[in-house]
Amino acid sequence: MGKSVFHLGASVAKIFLVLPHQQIESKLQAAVRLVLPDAEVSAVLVRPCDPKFGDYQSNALMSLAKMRKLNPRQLATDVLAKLDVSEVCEKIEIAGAGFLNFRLKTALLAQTLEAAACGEHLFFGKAAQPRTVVIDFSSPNVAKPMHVGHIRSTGIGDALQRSLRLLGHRVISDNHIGDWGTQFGKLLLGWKQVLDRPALEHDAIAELERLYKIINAECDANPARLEAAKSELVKLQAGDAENVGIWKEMIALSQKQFDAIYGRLGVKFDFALGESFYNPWLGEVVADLLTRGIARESEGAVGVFSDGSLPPKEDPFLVNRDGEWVADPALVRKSDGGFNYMTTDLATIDYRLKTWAPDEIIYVVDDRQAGHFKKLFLTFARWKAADATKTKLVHVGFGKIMDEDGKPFKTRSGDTVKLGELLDEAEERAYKIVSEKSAELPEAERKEIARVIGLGAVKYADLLPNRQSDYIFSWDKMLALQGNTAPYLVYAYARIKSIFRKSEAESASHNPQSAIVLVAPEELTLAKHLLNFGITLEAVAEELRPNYLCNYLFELAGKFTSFYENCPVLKADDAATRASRLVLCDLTARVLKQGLATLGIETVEQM
RNA sequence: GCAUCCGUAGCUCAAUUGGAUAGAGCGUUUGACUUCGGAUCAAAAUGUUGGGGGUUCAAGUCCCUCCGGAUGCACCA
Repeated sequence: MGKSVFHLGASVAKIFLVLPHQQIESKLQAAVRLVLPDAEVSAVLVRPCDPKFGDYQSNALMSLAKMRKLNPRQLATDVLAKLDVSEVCEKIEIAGAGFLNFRLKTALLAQTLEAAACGEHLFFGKAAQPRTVVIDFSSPNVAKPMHVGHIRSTGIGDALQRSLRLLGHRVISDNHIGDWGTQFGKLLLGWKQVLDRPALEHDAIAELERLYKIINAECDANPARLEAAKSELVKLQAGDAENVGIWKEMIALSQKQFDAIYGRLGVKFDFALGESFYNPWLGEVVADLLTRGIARESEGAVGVFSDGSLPPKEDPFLVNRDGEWVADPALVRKSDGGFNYMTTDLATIDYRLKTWAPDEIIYVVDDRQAGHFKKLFLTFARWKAADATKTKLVHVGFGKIMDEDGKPFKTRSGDTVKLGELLDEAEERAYKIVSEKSAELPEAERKEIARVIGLGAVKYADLLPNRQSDYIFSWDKMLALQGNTAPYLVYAYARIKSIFRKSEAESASHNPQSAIVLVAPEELTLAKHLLNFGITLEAVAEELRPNYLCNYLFELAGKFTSFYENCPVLKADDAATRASRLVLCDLTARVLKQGLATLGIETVEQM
């Protein structure tokens, strides 16, 4: 768990080179095994810690001691007797109730940075045991504009797929597009009766949205219209040529919109298998569930009911009404014969398992659907018990976006904010700021900087808060140049780049082979923080929380700034110091760029 | 009604999931420009982690309870 190693290409004799904390960790685990042969050492980890205690600490011995009723400090002493990390660390301290504090040797720190400077690694390694992970995210609906609600799923999902890929996992990203369902009855009716062709050609999504709103309102008021819409849907589902043709055209028009937005956001999917893809299997799924007695008929519909294996409080198939626990089934077939999204989702899991045999499927979907996923996962486990043990199903939920009054984020007129328009506004606002601060740059360059900063600001603001909580959308905060924002981080990067421009102008370009000399406290602090990039990436991949990376990068920028203020680079006292500091600058820039890229955020060389 | 999630500095949020003295940014106050990008930096003040109880070497984190908020509860997804 959390272990990773570097692959050094053709080098056979020395296949693995581990980062200092990994060496400490593996030697510590070996020492624990010597003292407690039957101990489970996978939880024996070291973590970066408060510098007043050391560079890394382990608190694992305290819980081991507790389980065995040993004196934790005595256990620590015994383990230390078997532990030799003298190549990596200064003397290890036992502190507090039984913490182990490790302090890195400066020479080893410098060596690690030198290897990074020569391109051997960038402070992270490929996972020792790569996992196959399906990530399901974004999932927009056909015939509807993408809106703010899609930012979170798309941004978090993309950051997760990038993080997992960087660590060497096999990722299959799949956009489960909403291209099937009851809304198409209304859309088809609208298309046939009130379609405005020129409007469709001008702005297809807006026209489709208009159709839907008209028919939807009519259906609410008039049952006959609702029947008409339903019959269009039945015809579509029966394969009626005209309706299928219209449906396909609606999908194609929507796909153009999706492609445009994903292009701007730089988000790519390996697959976009929409709901309709699973249509052929839905009947079989329900039949199989019925045969196995997992689902049964009720009030004309077919649903999965509680099997009584969980206490009522924890059973998602039960709900308490007026003090009594009553059934709250997961419907897999409606009384009119149509299928529900539960059915599609079951077929989807089944398909993914058969096709990719993933270790894990991750759904990046709004927290409001937590109940649905609970039912889905439990139903699947009952349906395909053997498969379910091989694949972990995870719902990565997230909160809502609120406005500055704490209400759901809407336009002034109360409509949902369209994603395309939001991105336009981000770029416009960024352009205004860039033009104000850097009027001397040519317009095309200011536009490009504004694009990177504007989109980056929106993405970063979305990734920074802990994903489970709601967050408040604020243009001023996300676009601010001070504070934990994308513009600040990109600025930090650009500032480093300017040092290199200047250095080259002085025809004294930087040599990555230079020896690293770490003397000033700011140099040491920065160097140690660089080493923690990989630990952070692993934490992101493990906990599925990109905000860890945001905070790491912000701290990196802060530690760099403090170095920059206190340690002259180009004006260093001697050539060796100057060369060493240039390497530190270069490594910081590379980690910043790689880190931001992992969040799906671009950088600019100048701003 | 029941369930789930949440409540942390004036504001917006962290806290690597049970670790040491709860941290940032904004805002406020004060200071630093002939010095590598001032779109910057440094320093200061700010807390009964909603209240109460419990579990243990250790609780913002786990358990119970109360208060407050959000969300979800049969044929939409």
